[in-house]
Amino acid sequence: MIDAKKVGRPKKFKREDALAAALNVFWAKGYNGASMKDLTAAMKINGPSLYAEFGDKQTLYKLTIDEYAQNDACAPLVAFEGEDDIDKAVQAFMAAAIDYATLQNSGVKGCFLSSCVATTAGEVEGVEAKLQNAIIETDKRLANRFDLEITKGVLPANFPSLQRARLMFDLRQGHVFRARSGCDADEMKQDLEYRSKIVLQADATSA
Amino acid sequence: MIDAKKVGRPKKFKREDALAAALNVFWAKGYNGASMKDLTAAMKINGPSLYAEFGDKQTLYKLTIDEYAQNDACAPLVAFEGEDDIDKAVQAFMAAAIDYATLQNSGVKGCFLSSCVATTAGEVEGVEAKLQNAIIETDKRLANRFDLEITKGVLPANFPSLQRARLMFDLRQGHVFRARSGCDADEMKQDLEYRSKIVLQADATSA
DNA sequence: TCAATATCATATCAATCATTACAAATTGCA
DNA sequence: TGCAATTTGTAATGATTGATATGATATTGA
Repeated sequence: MIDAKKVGRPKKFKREDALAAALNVFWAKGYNGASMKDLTAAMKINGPSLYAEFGDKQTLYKLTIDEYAQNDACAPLVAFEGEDDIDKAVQAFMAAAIDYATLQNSGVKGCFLSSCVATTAGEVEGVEAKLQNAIIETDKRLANRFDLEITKGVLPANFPSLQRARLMFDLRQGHVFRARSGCDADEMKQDLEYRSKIVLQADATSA
Repeated sequence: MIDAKKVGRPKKFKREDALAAALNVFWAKGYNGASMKDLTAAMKINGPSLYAEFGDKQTLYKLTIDEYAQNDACAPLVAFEGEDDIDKAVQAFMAAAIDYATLQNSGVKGCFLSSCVATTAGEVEGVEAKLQNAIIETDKRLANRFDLEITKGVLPANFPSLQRARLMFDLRQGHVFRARSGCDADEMKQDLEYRSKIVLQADATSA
C-alpha cells in the first residue's frame, strides 16, 4: 500500500517536503504576504501541481497550520513530557520553545501560530477555530503532566494543574513574541529558573 | 499657529481620525491583507489625498504602528500607574489589557503589535526595531513603578523589578493571543488575582 | 471679482495577483 | 509497441494590486 506504483508520470516532489516548504514561506511572510510565486519557488513545484495536490492557496495555508500544530508546536511539549524531574521539565519546555522560536534553519523567528496565523484569525474562515483548538489542546496536555505528578505525589493534591498550564502557555507567548521582535535567546533564558519556580510553587494562591 | 487658515481647498478629513481608521484596517486584516481600497474606504479619503498626506502604504503602516504604540498600547500602562495599591495596580494592568484586546469598538481583537505587526517583522523594513523598542520601553515603564514601590517601602529592596516587569508583559502576550483566538475575557480574568500574586511575591527566587 | 493655491474626484497606469488551459513528458499495462 | 493515465512545464486568464495623471472644485487673499 505504501508508495504503490501508479500509472502516469511520477510526481517530482514529496508531499510532506512541499508542505514544510510552504509552511516556512507563510511563516516568514504571512498568509497575504506569501504569493503563489513565492510558494511554488520554495516548494519546487509548479502552479498546476500545487493546485492539484493542495487545492488552492487558502487550503494549502490551513494544511500548513495543521502541519505546524501537529508537529512543530509539539517540540516543546515533547521536551516537557520527556524530562522526568518536573522542575527540569518545565524549564525544558520553556527552553525548547525559546530555541524553536530563535533557531529555525530557515531563519524564521517566533511562533507560526501566534506571530503569523493570528493575523488572519478574523479573515480566513476556520483559522480562529484552529487557533482556539491549538490553545485548548496545549493547555490540556500540559495540565495532564501536572496531574500525573499529583498522582505520583510529587505535586500536592490541590495543585491547580490547568491554571499552571495556562500560565506556562502564556509565558511562552511572551517568549515567542520577543523572539519574533529580535530578542536574544540567552537573555530570555536567564529568567527560566525563576519562571519554573513560580509555575510549580504550591502556595501562591494562598498568602 | 494651531489650525492656521491656509490658502486652498480645505481638507475633508482630520489627520488623526484618518490614522485611527487606518490602524483599525491594518489591525483587522494585517498589512498585506489591507488593500488601498479598504484603507481609503475606512478612512473616508481619496487615494491621492492619502498619498499626499501619508506618503505611501508602507509609510502609513509605520505611522499607525507609532500611533498605536504611543496611544492604544499605553492604556493598560495608564491603568497600572493610576492605581495606588500595587496589587490592585497589577490586576488593573492585566484587566485593562484583556479588555482592550476584547472590547474594541471596531470589533478587532488581540494586540495590534503582537497579533498583526509581528507578522511583518522580517519583511517590512524598520518594523522589527519598532517592536523591539515597544517591548523595551514597556518593560522599563513597568519596572519604574516597581522601583517606586521599593523606595516607598511597599516592596522589599531586593525586589527584581525588571524581571517582574518582563513577567507581566509576557503574561499579557498570552492574554492578547488568546483574545485574538476568540477566548472569553471573563475566563481569562479568573486567574488575575493569582497572577498578580506571583508577580509581586518577594521570595520566589529563593525556595 | 479674480488670481493663487490646495484638495477633491475620476479615470487610468503597469505590475502583480491567484488560478487555469493546454500540450509535452513519463509511467504501467496490454 | 501503443494506449491510458497522470504529472509536468509554459503561457495565458481576468481580477486586483499600489500608485498617478488629469481636471474639476473649493477656499483664501487681494
